[in-house]
Amino acid sequence: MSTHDDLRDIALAEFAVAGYAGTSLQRIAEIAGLSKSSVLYHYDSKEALLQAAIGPAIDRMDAILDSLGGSLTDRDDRHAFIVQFVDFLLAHRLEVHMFINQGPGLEDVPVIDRANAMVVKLATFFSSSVGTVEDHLRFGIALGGAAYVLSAKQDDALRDQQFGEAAQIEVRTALITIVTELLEPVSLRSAQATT
Amino acid sequence: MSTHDDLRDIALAEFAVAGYAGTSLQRIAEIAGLSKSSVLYHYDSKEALLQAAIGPAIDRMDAILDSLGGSLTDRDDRHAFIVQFVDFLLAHRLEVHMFINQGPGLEDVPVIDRANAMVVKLATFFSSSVGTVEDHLRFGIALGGAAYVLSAKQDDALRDQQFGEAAQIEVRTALITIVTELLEPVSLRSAQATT
DNA sequence: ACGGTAACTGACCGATCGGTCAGAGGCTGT
DNA sequence: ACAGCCTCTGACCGATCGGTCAGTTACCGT
Repeated sequence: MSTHDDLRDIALAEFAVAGYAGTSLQRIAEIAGLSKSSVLYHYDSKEALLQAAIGPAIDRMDAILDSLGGSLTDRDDRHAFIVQFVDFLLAHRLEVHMFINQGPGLEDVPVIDRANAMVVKLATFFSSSVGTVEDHLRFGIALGGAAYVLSAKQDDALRDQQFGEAAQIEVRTALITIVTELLEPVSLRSAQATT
Repeated sequence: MSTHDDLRDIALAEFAVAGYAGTSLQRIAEIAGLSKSSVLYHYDSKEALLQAAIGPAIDRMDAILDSLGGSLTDRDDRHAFIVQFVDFLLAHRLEVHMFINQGPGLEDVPVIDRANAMVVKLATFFSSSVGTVEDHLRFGIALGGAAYVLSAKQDDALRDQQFGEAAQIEVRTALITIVTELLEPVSLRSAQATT
């Protein structure tokens, strides 16, 4: 992999764990084995590094949302979208974790505005106008919860590299189950026993 | 409220939205209408401010966990605990959001170590030794998702102050429903239709 | 062999960081 | 009136921040 891409990956990992403000160019340079000047040779600024780190993820989510027509009332369409959504989360867990948790507070950064707009757009697919409070909460928990648990499992995942592939499939399957359960609208939900 | 408490509340709000590293003492001082020196008069250091901000929440969660015996196999015990858990989240959403998302990356800070230890302790109550991957994910999503959605709804909550009390009850009820659904162990779950 | 370019570096800049310190102002009990 | 304490402040400190710039390598096609 090129130095350029290395820096982007390192920056993304550090931004996700230590925060954008909490990550210095010096630290990124040290991890990459370069000087701070070299980092600024490959990217014009720290903000450009942020854009390179999370931009592709936003592009992909935008593409997924654009490929969809209106709202997801059909059950099969919904399931297909949830699969796409989970795969997106698995592929871009660090990016999602980043702009979910640091989106507010990083205003005036163009790429962050795009990310926030994308989240809003995403939310409308699930809880369009008629959404109840509970439906709003369900969507938020699915999004924020999945982003959290996938970035928190990062350490475990690296440690359990030997199980890599099998474990990844298991996580994916479980995630689809849980997210489907969470996002299933009340109208499609079977009657529950009162507690 | 005293200046001392004001500073703690301001710091907590800023830490939660901008991150610990991203919040300067200067900014806290400006919001409080004081000088930076005054902030350091009330608290010995920035770290002391962090401890004052999230310490009480950790104490409360520790107390809740200590009041429980072993694992939560009984259904009623489980429900009672979930209610306590949700009320804890509602009362301390900013603190939880903080050490959920900034816990890693803020190592070597004593109060953060306590917070991380508490989260681990909390996790054992739900997915003790035999926990499947899906159960681990369910717990993580419930915790991280609830923390996210409650801190994200902060703006809305302030804007909808007129509905304050009624909306709060609705959120609490919905949260209990969702968290219960998420944390219900497989053994107690009714059969699901295969998708 | 030589010119150009991509990759990289150390020195340096102003700004801001967390933190120290001596002291000013006000309020209290004696 | 005085002493003591609580609150607060500006000046200052070394360190680090993001970023600029001139210059050094190494490799390339000609």
